[in-house]
Amino acid sequence: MSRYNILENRFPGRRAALKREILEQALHCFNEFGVDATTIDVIKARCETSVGAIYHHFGNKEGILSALFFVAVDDQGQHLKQALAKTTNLREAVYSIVSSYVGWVVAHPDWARFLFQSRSAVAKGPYHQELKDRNVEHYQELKEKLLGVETEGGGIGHPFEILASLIIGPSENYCRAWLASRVQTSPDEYREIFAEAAWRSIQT
Amino acid sequence: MSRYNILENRFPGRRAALKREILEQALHCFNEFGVDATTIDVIKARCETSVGAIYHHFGNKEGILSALFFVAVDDQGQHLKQALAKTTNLREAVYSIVSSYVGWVVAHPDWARFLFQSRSAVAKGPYHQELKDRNVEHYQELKEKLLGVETEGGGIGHPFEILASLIIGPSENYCRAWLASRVQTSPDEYREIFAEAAWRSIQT
DNA sequence: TTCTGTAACAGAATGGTATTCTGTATCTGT
DNA sequence: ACAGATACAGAATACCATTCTGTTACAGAA
Repeated sequence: MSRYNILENRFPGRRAALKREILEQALHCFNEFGVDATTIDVIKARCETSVGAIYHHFGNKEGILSALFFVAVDDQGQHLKQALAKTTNLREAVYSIVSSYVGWVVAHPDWARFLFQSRSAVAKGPYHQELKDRNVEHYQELKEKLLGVETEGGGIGHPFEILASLIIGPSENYCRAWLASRVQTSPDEYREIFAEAAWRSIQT
Repeated sequence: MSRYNILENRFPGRRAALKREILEQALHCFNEFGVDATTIDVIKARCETSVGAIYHHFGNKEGILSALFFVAVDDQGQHLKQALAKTTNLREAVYSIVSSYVGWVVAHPDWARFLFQSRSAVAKGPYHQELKDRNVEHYQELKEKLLGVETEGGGIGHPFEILASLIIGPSENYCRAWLASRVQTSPDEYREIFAEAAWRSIQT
C-alpha cells in the first residue's frame, strides 16, 4: 500500500512527471519565498527544465498558481465529503466537519498554507468564475447534507448563511495561526474542543 | 465635528497631503484590480505625481503595501482597545471584542478587505519582524485584559491560545465571506448572534 | 515497421514594469 | 537671508514574465 500523494493522485502517469515536479517545486517556493519572489527562472532551475516546458504546461505563472489551488481545494473537499458521508445526525455532522478540516490541514500543512495565501489571488485572476462556481456547488452540497440530517432534535435556529462560519470559523482561525507559526500547539490537539465549541455555538 | 478619516488621523497636515493621496489611490487600486495588476504608473497617473515622489515616500511598492497594512492594523487595534476599556467582566469583554471587530469591518470595508489580502504578503517581506512584534504585543494586551477581568464566574476553562480563535473566528470567517461578496447580509445584522455564540462556545 | 500528427521540451528574443539615479525646487529652522 | 534637509520630477536601468521559433519524443494509423 503506497503512501497517498496529492499530486500523484491528480496527475498520474509517467508523462505527467514534469508537470508534477513543476507543481511540487512551485508549491515549495511559493510557501518559502512568497509568490512574487518566486521567479519562473527559479522554478526552472529547481526542475532542471526550460521556460518553454513550464509555459507549455501552465500557460503562465498564474496558471501554476491556479492549478495548485484547485488541486488543494479538490483534495480538501473530497476529504470532507468522505467524512460527512458516514454521519447521521447534526451533532455528528458538525463534529465531522471540524475534525475533517483540522485533519486535512495537519496532514498537508504546505498545501493548507498555500490555500490560505492564494485564495484572494485566484479570486481575482481569470479563474474567478470557476472558483465562484465551485463555491456555490460546495455550499449547496453542504446545505443539503445538513438539512437532510437535522430533523431530530429540533433543527437549526440560525440563518443558514452564518452556519458555516459558526462551525468552521474558530478551527480555521487557529489553523491559520498555526501555519503562520503564531502558535505552536498542533490544531490536532484541540479537535475535540473546537468540535464541542462549534456544536455549542449553534445551539439556540 | 469633522468626519473621522483613517489616513488624516495617521498622517495629518498639509505636507503629508501627497502621501495620503498615494495611499488612498493605492488602496483603491489594490482592492479593485489586485496588487499585481496595480502598476506604479497607474498610481502615479491617478495622483498626478511622479515615480520619484512615490519612491521618495515609500521606497518601493511593498512599502506602500506595508504602510497601508499597518495603518489599518493600528486603527482596528485602537478601536478594539477603546471598546474593551469599558468592560468589567468576561461576558462583556467577549461581546465587546466581537462587536468592535464587526463594527470596524462594516465601517471600513475597503480597509478590511485589504487587510485580509495583504497580511500574508507583509508576513513575508521586510516588515515581517515588525508584524510579529506587534502581534505578540497585541496578544499580550488582550491576554492581560481578559485575565484581569475573568475572576467572577469561575475563569476560563480552555487553553488560552485557542481563546482568540473561539471568540473571533466565526465573525472573521463571515466578514471575509461578506467582503468577498459570497454572502449579502451585513455582518452587522448578526452581531448579537456572533457575540452570543462566542460566549457560549467558550463555556465549559 | 513506417508515417503523420500531436504533445513535450529547449532557449533566444521581446516587452512591460519596478526600481534607481541624477537633478531641481520647496520648505524649515536659524 | 542662508544652509540643510525634504519633496518632487523624469530619464535611464535592470529584472522578469511572456512570446516565438525550432527541435525532439511519442502515439496511433497504415
